[in-house]
Amino acid sequence: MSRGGQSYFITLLRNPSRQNNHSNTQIRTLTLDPSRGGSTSTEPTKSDEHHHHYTEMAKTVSTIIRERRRWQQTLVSDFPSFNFADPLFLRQMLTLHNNNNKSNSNVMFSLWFFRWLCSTFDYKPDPVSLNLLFGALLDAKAVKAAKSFLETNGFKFSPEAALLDRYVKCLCEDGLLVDEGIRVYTLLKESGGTVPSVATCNAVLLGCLKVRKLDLFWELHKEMKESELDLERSQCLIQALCDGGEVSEGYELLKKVLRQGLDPGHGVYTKLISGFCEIGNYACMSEILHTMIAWNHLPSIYTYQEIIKGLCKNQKQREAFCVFNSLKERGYAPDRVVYTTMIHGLCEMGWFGSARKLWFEMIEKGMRPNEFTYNVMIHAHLKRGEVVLARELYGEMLRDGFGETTVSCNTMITGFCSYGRADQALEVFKRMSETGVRPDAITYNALVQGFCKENKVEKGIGMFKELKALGMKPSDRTYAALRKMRDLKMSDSSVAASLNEILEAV
DNA sequence: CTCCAGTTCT
Repeated sequence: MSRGGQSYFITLLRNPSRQNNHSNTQIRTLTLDPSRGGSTSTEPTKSDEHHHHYTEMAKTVSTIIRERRRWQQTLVSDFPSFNFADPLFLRQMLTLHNNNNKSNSNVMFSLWFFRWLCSTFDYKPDPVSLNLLFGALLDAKAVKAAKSFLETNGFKFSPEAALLDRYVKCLCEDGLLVDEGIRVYTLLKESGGTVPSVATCNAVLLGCLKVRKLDLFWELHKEMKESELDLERSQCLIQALCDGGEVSEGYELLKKVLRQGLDPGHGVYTKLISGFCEIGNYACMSEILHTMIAWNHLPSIYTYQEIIKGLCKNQKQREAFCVFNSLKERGYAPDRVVYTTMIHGLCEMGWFGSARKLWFEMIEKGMRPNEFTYNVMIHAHLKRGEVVLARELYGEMLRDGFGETTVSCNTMITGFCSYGRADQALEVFKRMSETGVRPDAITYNALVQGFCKENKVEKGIGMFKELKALGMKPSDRTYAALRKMRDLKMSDSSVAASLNEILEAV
């Protein structure tokens, strides 16, 4: 961990040309931790005055950057003799912005200032400044900026090991940058020398779960052997076990953690409850519900949402509806997601009246249906053969500001196809390419089946070819529909031949 | 403190 820090001392001492007349101060106050930066001098010296001057100047510069649109010109014209390129001054800027880091916009001022230095002056950033700025970006959780900073400065700059460790952690926590986090983690590990911190390891593991790479999770976990099971690690492990369908193993781990007097937190209980509910083990579900209450975690609306979802999945919509209703009686306020889940469950069960009642109830309570809710209702209308009502609701959804999506188009297309209106479905399909909504395998499979059902073989074959050309997978039902077509069209030899060609290529 | 979840079909 200390390798990086030491090497900067060495670099600095070896390259006197890099240093200016403040070299004494620079080495004396050399610290890579920005929170401690800048104020380590103890004896009052001449450089302290300098220091004070820089503090004031940094404030002024920040204000100018914040308030002036053409701040670069302002700085040059207002302070023609000031040496902005002094590394100590940049460090002062960073210290200032770190002290009042209410948002990451402050550290962005430093970054802009830094970029301006690089492009305007013959400024060669020193490793200390680069590390400080990189660390400040991480502090401000500006991971994206940190990433591009590293990429643009990567050739002159290899961050200190502790910073890279934090960088990996931040990347993995971002959600969109998990893959990059795992990549850098692997690089670090392979380069040897540094042992990632426990917190970073846990962030990497959580990242694997976020991007649903369970195999990688277990592979990496095998290498991270810690003697003790810390709380975060147990949270990761239980979640991984649940995600992999090993809910009971997850429960065993929970019990073990609880015996050690540790409480893994609300989310872990909910995850296990959700898992048990999904496999229909309601005894364990309610056991955990009691356990979490005993540990002072009141089940949240999200906990109940998972229970309702699990019950509906297992065709226990009645029980789900009971849970839903008792929730309301007990003073919980189901949110839009819970309403959507429940409406969906009721529609699946054929209780359309109750579903409709909930639809209006949620609107009455001030929750606007969103694309999910609309889609559930539109789908239900189509299943009941109420094509006109479905179209009306579809229009209402669009007027409400929810644009068409692959899912909403698929709902309409599958609906039209199942009622012998494949040509109407095709209109929706054509509109998709105009509006840039991407069709997927569900879209094409529905259309092929729809055309086959109406004996429109050519159109069906055309859709099938398009599906294959896009590298998508035809479903079993699609093949069945095509086979049925072939058997019907035996007399028409050319059509039968082209169908045979398709079916034999499997 | 904030984030997360729910929809098409197999």
